[in-house]
Amino acid sequence: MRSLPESFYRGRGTEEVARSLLGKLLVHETPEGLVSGRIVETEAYLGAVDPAAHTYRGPTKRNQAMFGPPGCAYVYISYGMHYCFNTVCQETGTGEGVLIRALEPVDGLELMRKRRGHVQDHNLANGPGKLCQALGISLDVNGHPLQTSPLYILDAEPVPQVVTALRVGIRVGVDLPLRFYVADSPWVSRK
DNA sequence: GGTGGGATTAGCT
DNA sequence: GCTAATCCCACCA
Repeated sequence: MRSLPESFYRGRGTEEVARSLLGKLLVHETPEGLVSGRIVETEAYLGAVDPAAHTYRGPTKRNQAMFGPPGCAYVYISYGMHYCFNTVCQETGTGEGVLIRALEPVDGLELMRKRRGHVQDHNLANGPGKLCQALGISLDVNGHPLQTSPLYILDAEPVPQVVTALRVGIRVGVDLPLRFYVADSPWVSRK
């Protein structure tokens, strides 16, 4: 398997990228060990035309990574205490991206359990804040290109069936069907 | 099984 | 000051 090239993230709609990311393997190599998970839930954020996107009102210090080149990470602090992980999409400067909402744990289960405080396995990475904690993702990988160590996304077979739904946890733009998840996956909590 | 409130930081009005 | 792309725990059923 190889990591997804920069071209995976542009040249087609961000919704299509979000859909295609389902089934891929997100890998983080940390000093404590390697952890990875299969992406089972994503959301697209469409920049200047999407009132729910951080980038809707233009660049700020926090969201500058989202205006960077495609195929890079955008990490931000949510509610003051959780990290959320996104992949930047489209050409540099467009401010579009995909939020990774849930993973199916694959490698490094013990390390994930240790980081997550020994919760039930289905709660290890079934939310955007949880998966960052499980994988050890923090602001130090903000802007990191997702083709190289320590953080990258490996290609994998597309999932057979994708469910399209409304986005979660936002106040504006709630009517846009920009959330995608793997049908019948036990690792997706919000259906 | 479901619900309500608190934690805690950055950005915006 | 208030709100936010959240999570967890206490509490009720």
